[in-house]
Amino acid sequence: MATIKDIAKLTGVSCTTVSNVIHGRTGRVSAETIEKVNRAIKELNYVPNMSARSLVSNSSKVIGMINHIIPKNQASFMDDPFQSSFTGAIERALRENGYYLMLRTVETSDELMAFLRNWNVDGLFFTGVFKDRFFDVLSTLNIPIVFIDSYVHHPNFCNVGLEDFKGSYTATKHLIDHGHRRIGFVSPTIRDGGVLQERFYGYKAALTESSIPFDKQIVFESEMDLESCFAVSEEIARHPDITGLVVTADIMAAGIMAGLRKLGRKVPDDISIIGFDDIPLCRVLTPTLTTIHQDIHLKGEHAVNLMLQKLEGKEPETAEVILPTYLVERESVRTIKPDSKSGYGSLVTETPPF
Amino acid sequence: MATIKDIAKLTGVSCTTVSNVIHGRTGRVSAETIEKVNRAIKELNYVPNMSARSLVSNSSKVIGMINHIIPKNQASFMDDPFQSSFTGAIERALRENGYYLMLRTVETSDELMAFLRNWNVDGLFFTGVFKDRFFDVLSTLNIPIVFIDSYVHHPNFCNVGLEDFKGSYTATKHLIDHGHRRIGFVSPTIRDGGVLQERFYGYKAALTESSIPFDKQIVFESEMDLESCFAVSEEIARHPDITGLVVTADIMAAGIMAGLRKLGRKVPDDISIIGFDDIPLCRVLTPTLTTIHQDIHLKGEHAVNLMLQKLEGKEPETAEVILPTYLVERESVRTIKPDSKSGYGSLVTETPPF
DNA sequence: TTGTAAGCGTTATCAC
DNA sequence: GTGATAACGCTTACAA
Repeated sequence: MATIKDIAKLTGVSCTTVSNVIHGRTGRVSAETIEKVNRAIKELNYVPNMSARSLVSNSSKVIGMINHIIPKNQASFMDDPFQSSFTGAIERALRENGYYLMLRTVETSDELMAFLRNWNVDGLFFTGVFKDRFFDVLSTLNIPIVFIDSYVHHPNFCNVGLEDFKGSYTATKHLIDHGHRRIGFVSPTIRDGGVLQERFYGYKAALTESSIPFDKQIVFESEMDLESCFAVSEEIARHPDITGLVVTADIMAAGIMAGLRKLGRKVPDDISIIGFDDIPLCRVLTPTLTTIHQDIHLKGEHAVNLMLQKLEGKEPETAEVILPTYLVERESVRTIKPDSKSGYGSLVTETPPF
Repeated sequence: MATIKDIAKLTGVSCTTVSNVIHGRTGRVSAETIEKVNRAIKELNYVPNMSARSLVSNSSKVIGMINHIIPKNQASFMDDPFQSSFTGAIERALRENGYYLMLRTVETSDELMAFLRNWNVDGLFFTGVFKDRFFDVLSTLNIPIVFIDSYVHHPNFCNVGLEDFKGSYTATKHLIDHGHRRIGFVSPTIRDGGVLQERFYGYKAALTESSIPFDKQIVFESEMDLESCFAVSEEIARHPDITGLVVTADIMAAGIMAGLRKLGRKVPDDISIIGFDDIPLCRVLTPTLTTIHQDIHLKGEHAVNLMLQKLEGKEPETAEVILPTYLVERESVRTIKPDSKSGYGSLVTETPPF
C-alpha cells in the first residue's frame, strides 16, 4: 500500500508537492517534478486512501442511496424492479464522476443521521419521501439531497419526479374513453404528499371530469409482492361490476392480472387493466400491458445531474425536474360498446357466480 | 459533530477512557466513569467517524458488492432481478451485523484493486467469476471473498452456489420424459468455468443419457434484455423441429415466450419451455412458467454467513455451500404423445410456413 | 518552485 | 483505573 510519503521518498520531493501534483495544482510545480511524481505514482501503484482524505476534508465522495421502506413478506426493497434498475443507473453515473455508492436501509431518522456522520456522506438519494418522520431531519442537513418521486418541497432539496397526476389521469381517461365507467384503483398504501396520492388524485379528477361518481369501495391498497396482489385480486373479483382497473405499478398490475386469471376473470375481456412505469415486463405478459410510460434511465440521469451540480457547489437552475409520462397502448384494455351499460353499477343487479 | 474529544472534555476523562468505554473494554474502567461517558455519548449524540477508525485500523466495515458484467443495450446489471434481489438481501444482513455495503462496477482488475485500497474494503461479494482476468488478483488478496455462483476454486475463496448441473439436467430430463427429443438450449454467453457452462453440461448429460444426439445448432446464446430475447426467438423459430427449450434464466424465458408468441408460435402447444430461478415473474406469465427453483434469500443468507465468519477470523467449516434446486411444474411444458414423432428432425420434412 | 508542520478522529502503547 | 502520546494517510497554511 503505497502512500504519498512513499512517493515523496522515491522521487525525493515533499508530500506537499506530491499532493499538489495529484490534485492538478500544477501551477506551482515544475514540469520535471510533475513527470517524476507521476511516474512514481504509476510505479508504486498508488491509490489515495479515501478515509484519510475524508478525515481531513470532512467529505468523502460517498453518496448514500437511502431506502426507508421495509417491505413485508421478507421481500427486499430491491425486489422492486424500479428501485433496482434505478440504483444501477445511479451507480454507473456516480462512478463515472468519481463518487462511490453506499446502499443503506434506515428505519429511523436517528439511524439516518448516524449513517451520514459515520461516513461524512456527501450526498443523498432518497426515494419516496413524504411529510413524515424523515422530513424534519433532512431539511436541517446541508448536503445535497435529491429526492426521487417526492412531493415534499424545501429549498434544500432537489427532486426528480414525474407527471404523476397527468399519467394517472391519462390512464383513467383512457379507460373512460373506451367505455368504462366502473373503474377501480389499485395501489400500495397511499400516503399524504406522496406520489401515489398524486396518482390517486389524477384518477379521481378523470372520474369527476366525466361525471363518474368516486367510490371508495373500489380503491384497493396492497403491498407489491405477488401474494398480496393475489389477495387483492380476490377482493377485486368480489366487485364484478368493475370493468377497468388503474394500477399504480406494472409489477402489481402483473400480479393482479395473474390473480384474476386464477379466479377465472379474463383480461381484457372481463376486466381491463392499465399499469404504470412501462417496465420490460409489460411486453412479456399476456395480454401485453397497456401502461403509462416513464423513462427510468432518464430519471437516473437527471437525478445524478442534479446531485453532481449541487456537489460542485453550483445551484441548479431548476431544483425540480418533472419527467413526462405518456400512455403506451397494448392489449390489456378493451373497448366497451356504448350500448353495453354494464359499466353502470346500478344496472347490474345480479351478482355473477363468484 | 461530537468527537471522542468532546466527550472526554465533557466528562472530564481522557480520550483513551472514552474509547475504552465505547469498545466495551470495560474491565479497566470504574462503573461510575462508564456511566458518565455513556451519558455524554447520548447527550452529545456521538457517532464514531468511520474514516478515522478505518485509517488507524486498516479496516473499514465496508463490504463491496462487485459487478463486473457490463450489459449491452444500456441496461444496468441491477436490471437482473436476481442480482438486485440478492443485493437487497445482502444489504440487510450486513447492516444487521454492523457492516456497510458499497455497490461497485469494475471493468478491470486494476479498477478493482484501486477500489479495495481506496476504502480498505473488508470483504467482497463477487458474482459470476470464472477463470478470467479477475481470478489472479483476487487470489492474492487476503480479505474474505465470497463468490456467488462461481466454479473457480481457491483456498482463499468461499462460494455459495447451486446444483446447476443437476438443475439443468432435471429440466432437460423433464422435457425428455414428456416426449421431447429435439430440445434447444438458450443462455447468455457460456464461459469456461462458469455457472452457465455447468448448466450446459447438465443439459448435454440428459440428452446423452437418453441417446439424443447433441446438436450445436440449437444452442442459442443471447443477452438477457428483451430485445435480445426477441432476436433469439426469431432464430429459434427458424428451427421448427424444436419442441422444447431449456433456458438458463426465467427472465430470458419470459422474453423468449413473448418473442415466440409474436411469431405465432404457441407455448406450450408448439414449443415447451423450462426456465431457471423461479422468480415471481414465472407465476404471472401465461402460461405460467415451469422452472428450476432456487432459494435466493437462502443464498443471500449463506453468503453473508460465510462472509461474517471469515470477517470474524473463524474459518468456516465448509468453504462452499451448494444449494439444492428442484423442478417446479407449471404450465409451460406439454406432453408430446409417444406416437407423435414430431420430435425427430429427420421425419419432419416440410418447413412450416415461416 | 518546494518544504515543514499541524491537524482531521480514532486507536494502541505504555507509563503512571 | 486512567492519561499522554504517537501513529494512521492526507491536506493545507505558512515558510523558505
